[in-house]
Amino acid sequence: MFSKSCEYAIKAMIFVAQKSKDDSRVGIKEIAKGTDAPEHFMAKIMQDLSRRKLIHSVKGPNGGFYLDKEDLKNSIANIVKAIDGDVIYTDCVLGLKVCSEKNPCPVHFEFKEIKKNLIKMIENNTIADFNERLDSGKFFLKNK
Amino acid sequence: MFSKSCEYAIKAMIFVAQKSKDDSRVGIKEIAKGTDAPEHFMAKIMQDLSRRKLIHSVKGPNGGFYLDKEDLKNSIANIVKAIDGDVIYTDCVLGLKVCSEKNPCPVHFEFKEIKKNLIKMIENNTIADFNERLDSGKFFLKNK
DNA sequence: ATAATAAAAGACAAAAAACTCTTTAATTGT
DNA sequence: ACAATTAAAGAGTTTTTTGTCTTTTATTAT
Repeated sequence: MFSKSCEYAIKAMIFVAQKSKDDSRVGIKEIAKGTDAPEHFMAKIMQDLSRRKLIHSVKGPNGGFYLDKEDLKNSIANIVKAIDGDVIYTDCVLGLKVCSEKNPCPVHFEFKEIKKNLIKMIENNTIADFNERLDSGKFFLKNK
Repeated sequence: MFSKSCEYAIKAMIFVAQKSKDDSRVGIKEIAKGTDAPEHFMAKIMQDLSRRKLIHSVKGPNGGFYLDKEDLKNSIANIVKAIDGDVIYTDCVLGLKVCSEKNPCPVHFEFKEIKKNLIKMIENNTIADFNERLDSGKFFLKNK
């Protein structure tokens, strides 16, 4: 569904939201460990997220990544768009260049519905939503 | 959503359904052209589909690929499973090894719904369905 | 039987995605 | 000012996916 990078990005955003309450920052090592991602690869992804203003970072001692109030309001869709682009918004499921309402591929309308639901869902759910959810103790991010 | 191979596979199945009416067969060259796919790459995919009994083939002069009545009843899901495996059935959207009803990741239940719809759709739609649709002239497979 | 045809199979090449390592730049505390 | 810390940036490597080319095998028609 999403690229590995995108999976990591979503996990990282949620993880940082968890750990960066009251002005504390989270280092890349902690993020990588906490999300079972390769450290340097995750570092690249964090740079992307930072460049695209989805997350804040500060260098130097006690530096790291954190989310401010506005960052927390970002939807999953914003992360997906930042990392994977808008393929799920624009591309034909069969990879056809010519596929539209007027020139639909055979599966166009079926997938249109699916995509509509998917997009609605990722647009309506924010980092903050999933963050709260983890706080409840009934949801998990780790692998082992 | 699906791999390129899987996109090609679905297109090929629909294309062959179109062209193999009344016992005629379709050659790999025609399939590749008709679906804008690289010929030899498509050949590999056709071999996969053939090995997995989703399509019939005969070698030699006037040989090629065709779908019999049973083949036409295959769902899109069967093609997807044959080529991409059952990742959409089994894998966590965030790539977590541990993610289930009892140990859900934060996005588990949202994506569960999306996936349920997606799976229902690809299981309920057959090659024959999309084949008929192309016959109507209101749907298209080609790129240019 | 033989030649022509077409899929199957195998081996390879290119491109993209995933991942690693090293150096640089910014910030902080002393 | 200086050393320590930590993200940013750059330059790779590895693995997977996609795509190409060649050879083999099966079938058909002559």
